[in-house]
Amino acid sequence: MKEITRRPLTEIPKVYDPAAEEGRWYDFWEKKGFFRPEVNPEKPPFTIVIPPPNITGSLHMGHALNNTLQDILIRRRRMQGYEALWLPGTDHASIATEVKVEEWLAQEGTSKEEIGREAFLQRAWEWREKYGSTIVRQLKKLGSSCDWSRERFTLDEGCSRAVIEVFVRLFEKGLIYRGDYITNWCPDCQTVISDIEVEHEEKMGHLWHIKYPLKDGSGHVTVATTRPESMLGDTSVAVNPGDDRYQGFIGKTVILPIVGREIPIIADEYVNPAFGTGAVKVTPAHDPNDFDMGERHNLPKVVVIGRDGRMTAEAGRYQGMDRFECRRALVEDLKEQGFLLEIKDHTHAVGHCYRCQSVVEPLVTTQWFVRMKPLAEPAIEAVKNGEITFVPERFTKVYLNWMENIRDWCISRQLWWGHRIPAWYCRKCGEITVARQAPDGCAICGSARLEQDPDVLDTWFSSALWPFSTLGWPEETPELGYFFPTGVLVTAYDIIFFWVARMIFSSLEYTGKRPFHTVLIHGLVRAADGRKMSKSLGNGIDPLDIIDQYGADALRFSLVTGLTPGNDMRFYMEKVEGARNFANKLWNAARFVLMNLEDFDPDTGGPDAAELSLADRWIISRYNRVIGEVDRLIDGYELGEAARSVYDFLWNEYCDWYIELAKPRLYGKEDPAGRRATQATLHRVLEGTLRLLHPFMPFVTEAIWQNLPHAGASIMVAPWPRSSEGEIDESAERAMAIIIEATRALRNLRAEFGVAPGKRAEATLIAIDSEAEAILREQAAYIQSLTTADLTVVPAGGKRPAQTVAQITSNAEIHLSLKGLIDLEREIERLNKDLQQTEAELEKSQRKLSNEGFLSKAAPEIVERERGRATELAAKARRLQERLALFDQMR
RNA sequence: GGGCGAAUAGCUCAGCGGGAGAGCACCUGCCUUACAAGCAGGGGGUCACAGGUUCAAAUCCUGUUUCGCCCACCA
Repeated sequence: MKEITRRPLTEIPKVYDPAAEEGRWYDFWEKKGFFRPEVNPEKPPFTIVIPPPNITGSLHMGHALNNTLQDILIRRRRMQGYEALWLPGTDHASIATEVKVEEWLAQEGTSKEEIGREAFLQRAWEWREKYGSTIVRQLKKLGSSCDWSRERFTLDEGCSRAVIEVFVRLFEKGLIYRGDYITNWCPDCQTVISDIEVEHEEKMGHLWHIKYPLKDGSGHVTVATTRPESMLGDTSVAVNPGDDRYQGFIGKTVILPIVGREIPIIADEYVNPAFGTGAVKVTPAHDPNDFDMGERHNLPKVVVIGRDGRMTAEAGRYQGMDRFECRRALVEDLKEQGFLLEIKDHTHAVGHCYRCQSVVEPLVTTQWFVRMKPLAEPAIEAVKNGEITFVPERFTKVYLNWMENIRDWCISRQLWWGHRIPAWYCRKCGEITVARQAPDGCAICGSARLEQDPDVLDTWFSSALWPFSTLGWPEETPELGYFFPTGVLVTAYDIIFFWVARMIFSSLEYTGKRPFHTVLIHGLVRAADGRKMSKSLGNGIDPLDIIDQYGADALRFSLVTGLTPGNDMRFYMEKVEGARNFANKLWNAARFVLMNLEDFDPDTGGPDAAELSLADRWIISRYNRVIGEVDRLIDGYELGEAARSVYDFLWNEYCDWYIELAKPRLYGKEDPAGRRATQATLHRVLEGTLRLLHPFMPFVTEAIWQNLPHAGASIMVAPWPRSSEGEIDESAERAMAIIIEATRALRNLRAEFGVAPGKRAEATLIAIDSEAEAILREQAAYIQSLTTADLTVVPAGGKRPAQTVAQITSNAEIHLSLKGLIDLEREIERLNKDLQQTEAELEKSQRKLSNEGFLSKAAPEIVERERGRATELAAKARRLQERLALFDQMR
């Protein structure tokens, strides 16, 4: 079906206006249903699941980059004939949202504690209704071709069902357990967080040396600590069993200063004799290592710091103090009472909450954990054996290193917004029931007094299931069967552990399949000065502002050009301007083509091959090469290079040369068949290049495409271009190289010798051989039109004109007539400079060719090329010398 | 303490075994009937440093320096 909706030329503005085009094309695509693939066994599927943005978020540059990359991949696959599903959705973002809702309540003068769990959740859902889709609307402005009819939410019914299913299965398999362990407690968020949610920051601190007197009065041991306040909870002092200094101390008792508690000196291999004093105070309730030592030696746990970060009753007179306040007070007291021996500067890593940046407090709490070792093994294997590939490859190591050293995952959170843990406790007998649905009674004692665990699951527990929970798992839906496993997962390197790793082991465990075959990792978008864009620095640039001002295409293009997978990039306005200019360039090239296509009907069949001009054949050849190039680059995920490749072709070849060369043929009246052949080529190459560019710049390409004669409803469902080997024309490319070189040489002479642009010049081209002569002669009209000159082509060895300045190219001498205006000295200088350069290069080349090793070991085609090059350079040098000799005589 | 990345033109970055590239900026000339968000021409680089491998190194190897990142329970 052919559909032509061409606009009159007068309605096409000279400057491309993205604001006028983008919105309506997006609506058009959406209405036509182009974003919605079907389960169609006749066609191959290609699936990408979006990294679900938080409902609390709004689109930032990181999202813009991430989604641009996904859109490029998905649009190309769709054009290639895949059933391309880009599955969108959002994440409930447990802590982040809970904080937002609490703020909201605070504004109303109330709190979550006051209104209670149920009311709080209702408010949270309200909040989500109100703000949760902000980011979705913004993604549409970017051009994201997501299937919105399948939009999911990590807390929706289906995803929740998957979460419960997984929890129950893991529990039944013994891979989920509950227990009291030392965990990372955030006193501000009032919840435990997992190990990877703790950010370590090297900080300058102190190492306090404190004297612990022996009970028997025979002396003391000195311990070193970075957190003196924790000593209030000490229940032992440990030394290394092999440490000679302390042999006599092991088994003795010391008296804890200030507190007065009697605690034993124990021996434990963990203690490093070389660090500090070689004696460690042991606080099992407030330090992970001490906790382990406590377990080994059966030490009591004395909790001195509470969940609010304040000292407990166990802290005696420090009770109620903030932990840092207590530190100051305690140090003072120790000093006063003579227990403080020394304070040394010491840098150490302090853990901070990734959400609120508070210093994390290690506390013993009751939590749920996932036993990781058994899950990690297949996840390691799948990456090692190449089932899942990271791009760039170096992230494989990062992933494996983490997986191989993985520790159990703390999944419970002391929050309300999220998936509530499906565990019920019997108030009567204490039995724990884990079930898909609330049980009627206790399985052991039959009591109906059951209480569900108040905690919710880590947000990442549900995102880990995203690639299959969104397709209906645990149900064996047709969608799951068809679209899963997915293809490429596109994400930034900072969530490899949080998300990618967890999707991999989850998918392997529950579906038995890999979640995706490729993980495309990109970097962070930084500010122009290289710093991270952040709210606190106030240096963030809103992608929507850029879209409003320059268009989504310009934003997308500037994010993708110059991008190397895995590397950070800088965002600066000059780049956006460049991309905007490119869109405009394209727009105007299209305007030119349209202006010259008014009497052209693409349906009357392609032009006869014989009617194609050199320029036609050349641009068709180049076009086919570029298709191959772009395919190769996209297949290798080098999207930045692919974009550059189209850019260069369109601007530097199609616009700069082909359009210019097409003009004489289009304007000429004497060759209607030739004119038609050029019209056809102009149209065909532009139309095809638009399709190549469409994944990168969807809007402008559609806007233009709809104005061109076209078949089909939209460029986004038009077929992806295919490279045709048969149309690659080496001889046309060689000939064009000669034309281009000659044209440049002549333009250069004109510019350098100040021949006014409008003025008709006279030029003589002396070919180096008969082949070059033929080409120059045939194409003389082109060169004339490109240089505003009258040309005479002279065969090799022909007579040189007098009174000219010249440039020697590899295939010709280009003479510009100056008739007595020549500055002899200046010309000699110019030629000499060229000769010097040529000779230097020639010498280099000859040195290579006289190298026995080069001749015998280098690839034959390399040697051949070098020979050709040397011959060319020698000829050029000889001609330059002749020319110089001539001027010398004239002097 | 381990690991990774970056270092190439004034700036931002490609290139990653065979002739140093792009965009922006800069200089010169042009409102040439697609585009001044443009056209034509031009200048500009011991590819961080030191060794090594190779016929051949910006590119591979080793080390060094500077910057950045990630991981790690020595108090």
